[in-house]
Amino acid sequence: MISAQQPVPTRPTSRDVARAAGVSQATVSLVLGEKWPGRVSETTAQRVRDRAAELGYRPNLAARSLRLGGTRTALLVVPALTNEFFARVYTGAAAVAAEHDFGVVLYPSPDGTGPARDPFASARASLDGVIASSMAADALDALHGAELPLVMLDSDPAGPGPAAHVNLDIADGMRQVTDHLLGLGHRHFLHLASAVDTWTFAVRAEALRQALDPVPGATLRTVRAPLDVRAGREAAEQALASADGRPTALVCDDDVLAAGACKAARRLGLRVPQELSVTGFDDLALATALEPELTTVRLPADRVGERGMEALLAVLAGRPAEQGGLPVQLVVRGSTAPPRATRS
Amino acid sequence: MISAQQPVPTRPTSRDVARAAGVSQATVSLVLGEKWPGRVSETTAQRVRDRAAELGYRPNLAARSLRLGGTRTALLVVPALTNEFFARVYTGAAAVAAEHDFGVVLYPSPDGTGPARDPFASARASLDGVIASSMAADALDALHGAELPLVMLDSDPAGPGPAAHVNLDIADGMRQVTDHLLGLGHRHFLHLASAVDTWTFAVRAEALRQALDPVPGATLRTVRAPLDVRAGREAAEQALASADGRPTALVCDDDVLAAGACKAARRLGLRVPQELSVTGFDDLALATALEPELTTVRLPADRVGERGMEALLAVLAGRPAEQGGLPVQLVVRGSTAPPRATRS
DNA sequence: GCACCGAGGTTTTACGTATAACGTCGAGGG
DNA sequence: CCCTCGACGTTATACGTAAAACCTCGGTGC
Repeated sequence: MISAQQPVPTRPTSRDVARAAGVSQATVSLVLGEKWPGRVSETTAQRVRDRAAELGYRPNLAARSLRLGGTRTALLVVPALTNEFFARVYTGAAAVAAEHDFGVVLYPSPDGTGPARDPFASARASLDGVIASSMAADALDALHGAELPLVMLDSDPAGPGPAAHVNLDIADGMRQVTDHLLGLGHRHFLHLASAVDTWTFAVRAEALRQALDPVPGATLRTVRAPLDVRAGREAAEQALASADGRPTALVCDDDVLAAGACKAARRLGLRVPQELSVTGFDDLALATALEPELTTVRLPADRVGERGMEALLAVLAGRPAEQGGLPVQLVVRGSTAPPRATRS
Repeated sequence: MISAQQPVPTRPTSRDVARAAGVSQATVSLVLGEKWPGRVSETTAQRVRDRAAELGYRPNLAARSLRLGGTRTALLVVPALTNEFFARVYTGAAAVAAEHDFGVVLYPSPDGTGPARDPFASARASLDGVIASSMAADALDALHGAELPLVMLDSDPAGPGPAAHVNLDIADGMRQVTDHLLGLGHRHFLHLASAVDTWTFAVRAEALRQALDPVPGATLRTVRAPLDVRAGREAAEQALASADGRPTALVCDDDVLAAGACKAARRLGLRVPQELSVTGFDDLALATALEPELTTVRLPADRVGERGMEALLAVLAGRPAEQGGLPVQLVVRGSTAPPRATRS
């Protein structure tokens, strides 16, 4: 018995298209590549295109990458998928990438638990470059090791390794927060800071300190917490419960911590904003889901992604990447108000 | 002047390793492939491995894919990155994938705005299969067109096209919700439903209807809203404001809508849960960020991802995929309570 | 009449890998 | 002593594409 011929539905190649159109494979490549206008007569070109469409031809990306030595693919390394900020960064990066026929693949840095896998193995595609958040700390070593063009987001411009940087003007954001709160009359501050130790948070702390330093009578305490609601609540609850020098303004490193802080306040019977003003950072959807809605700093996440991709493309083309921080904007909502009364 | 030789840092190939180790390229492949134990003597193998490590050799994935005709890469199509549920699906899928030396690449279906780009072009890698959420509606056509193994998540098992299905026992979840609320004494329900028209939401509506149908005196109204906090608030506010037959229980299709509903209640002066019980679906982080915390249905998102990847691997291996819905679990928190008083 | 040219193809090659097919050599059995 | 065989490598090839290099041929300038 003759073994049945497997009807394996293998995808058509450029050679199949060539055969169908009665031309050579090279001609197909010439036509579909669209890089050599006038190289092939329009009638032949049209015939090739028709046959390609009929057969449902799609170029084999692996073969193309192998030939071209590049993949037109960038890896975006983010600290966590859940993070809405980075979802918007991705959107911006993908938009710019698409304009240049690039793709963007995500690598969510694993969250502590489990072994930190190799971002490149995971991405599966050979990559042309990497855009990485400084918050994805565990993946950073591997990134510097690989000799790929690297763009760092929101990280210390003086950091190690050669890399382009795209930064937000975080310090200015914190200044806007303090200006707002000081203007309302607040003098006693609690800083609910991130326990994650990265540049972007260090800048917040420094800016806050510098803003309050020259203000007579101003006080500042700091507590740190991991970046989730529960941890934020616990840290804030503990800090606020200690009666000594109760602050009137609680400045949080991001909206998630602020959400935790609001819960803490409620549990302690402190009304926001009457007895405690709370501010966040990021302007996530969460900020308007809370009651009262959160006064926070809006970060242009999509612009970060756009600039990141632009910087990567610049590096790949051997051009210098654009410098300069991206502006941020305080959004005043219901979680801040003048302090009810000055204390003794 | 002679043009300076470009010191292009081209990555080492298996041939470079071979040269360094004094063997042929084939031997390098044999050693590093680890598929032919005993094929190469241990001393030679060790020498090859040492040189490979020194040179920092990494196999070119494009070449490997071209040779092997597969990429060991799956595409996970999700409706939106921000969605925490799908972030956990990804985690589960990636974990199972890693065990089988597979990678997972994400394609966030663009959110209406902008042209729906081609998921495959975007992914950039040739793909071996696709796992797709039914909520990523705009990408589905392209998926069925491509002749790739397809696993659908939370979609109609009787849907079009050949595909394996991984479903949650949504109907049972909704039954648990209604049992809970009926047990508390509620009889007048408002269903805040998703305006997105997919199987998973249709099942919720149907299960809710079936559960209330046999209950004497039970009433059910339905309003629909897009899946974001603001839309949920607006829809709920409008529905609750109309005085006629005010419900005591508000059943929401997911936690995000529930968050909107809570805001609506607050603005209308209805206290949750005393005057209005609210339930969600998904058990997102948001559920415990709200005050009171949300009674909701916990969905095993990571299991969905795991089963999805397992199903895809099964299909690729020609095995049948495991059937059966995944169990879900009601989590009772502070947003539900007995209705204050029965009405006329 | 012939060298030249451009238009419109074709042939050929290279990308880096995995593996089938093929040596080669020393040991061992008859 | 010859044949076989296993152990250990090597050579050759194919994957699908892009593009450089190369043909072919009719028209053109002189």
